[in-house]
Amino acid sequence: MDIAAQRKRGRPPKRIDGGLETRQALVRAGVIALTEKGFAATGIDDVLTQVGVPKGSFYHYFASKEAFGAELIDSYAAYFDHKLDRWLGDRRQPPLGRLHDFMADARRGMQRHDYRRGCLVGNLGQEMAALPESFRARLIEVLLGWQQRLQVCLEEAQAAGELAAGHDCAQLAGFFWIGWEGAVLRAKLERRAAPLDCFSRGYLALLGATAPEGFGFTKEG
Amino acid sequence: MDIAAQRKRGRPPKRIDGGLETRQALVRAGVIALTEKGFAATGIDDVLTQVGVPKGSFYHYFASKEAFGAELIDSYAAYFDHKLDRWLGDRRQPPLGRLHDFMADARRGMQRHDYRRGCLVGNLGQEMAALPESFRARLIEVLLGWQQRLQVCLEEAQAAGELAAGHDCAQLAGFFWIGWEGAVLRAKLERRAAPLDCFSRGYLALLGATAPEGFGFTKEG
DNA sequence: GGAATACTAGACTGGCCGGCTAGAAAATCA
DNA sequence: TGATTTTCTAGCCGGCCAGTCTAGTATTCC
Repeated sequence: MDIAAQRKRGRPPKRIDGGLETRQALVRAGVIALTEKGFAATGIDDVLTQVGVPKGSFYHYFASKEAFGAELIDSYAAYFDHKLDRWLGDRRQPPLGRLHDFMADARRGMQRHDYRRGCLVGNLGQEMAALPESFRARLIEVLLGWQQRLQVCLEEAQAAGELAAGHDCAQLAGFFWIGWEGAVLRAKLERRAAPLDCFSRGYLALLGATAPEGFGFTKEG
Repeated sequence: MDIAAQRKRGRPPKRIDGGLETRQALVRAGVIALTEKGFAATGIDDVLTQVGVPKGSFYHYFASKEAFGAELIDSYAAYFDHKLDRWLGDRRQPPLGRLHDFMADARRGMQRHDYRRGCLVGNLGQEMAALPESFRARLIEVLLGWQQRLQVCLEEAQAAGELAAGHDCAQLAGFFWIGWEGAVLRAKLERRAAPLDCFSRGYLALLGATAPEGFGFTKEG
């Protein structure tokens, strides 16, 4: 890496950003690595060579791999929360259309990375047995936040008459993330979008949405 | 381990089973380890000490960790195929009742192991990025087999009038395993049955099943 | 009975990975 | 300007892990 070659020993020239750049680069590379390979399979050296930073620097910025991991979860959570707020909170769209758009966007995202990147939270959730126990609560909390956001969106759908009033939005929102994580996992395994599409269709059918684009779970017609 | 204490050096007395016992014990322990921790996090030594077998024996029976892993997948697949055949093929029950019973059984299974064991296929699927590429096709194949079995069951449900004729059983079967893997993952993460229940209810609601035990996704009443 | 076979015993190796520490240069201050 | 502090880096260390190797012993085959 070019950056590594130019890097000199000793304190580097002061940067305008106050040296946050290196740290941020590590976090960014770490998040990518975790979405691809999970925590255990991601070596610190992987991240380091990716960014072009030597090991000593890493332990200047982070106390341990565990602390690093915790920060990666937070960073990903913040990123994803923002993403959800943008999609699901877009008042210019009807509520169910927002959900549909979010799924389509996520689909594009996975496709763009050749289905190599999944969901950081899903990956770490599966790994929990071999992970610092402190991660568990945080991961659950993050998922709950997403669930909450979707619940609000579904309630707005009810208010707009897009969703039958009888439905339990909390349950439906919970159901979505359970299944969506499964769909992302499967899409990564199969390296194709079909699982995402299958789950999207099925979920909208469960909501009883009138299929705008051939959605719905009945044979054509 | 007692077995280890009794184990003597040298060629052991011929066993009726032709020496399959040690090998089987390794496979059994391996499968358990993979359902709990996945492939990467499972050390060969873990399995070895668990069973009380020295390393030399392991490499007598298996060419490599990869070969061992491949066999674990097959073993788990065979076990699970059998399980599905028993539940979903039980002609004494109505088709949708069988599916319900299968889910209830799986739920009991997870509970029995304190939600520490998940699905071997799901675990390895998530890990694929760091796994021998040869595993991928096999994992997909296994899931397809499960899907096939459920599809047949759903078609029988249609024939029995339990399921609306318009539903696409192949799609619905695919949807189930996508979401079910997600539910198992989430149950393992949260160490409780709620995600399994949530998905079960939702899926049966999607089928349009008349809720026999309070299932369905609408607020009570 | 001697040779081949089947399996076990467990030390050893080489590589990788998380973590650590001495040290070097910029920044700050007297 | 020179001492001191702060900030960051180079590269080593110890532990773990897959896989190897040699030795050893009971059984079977010839």
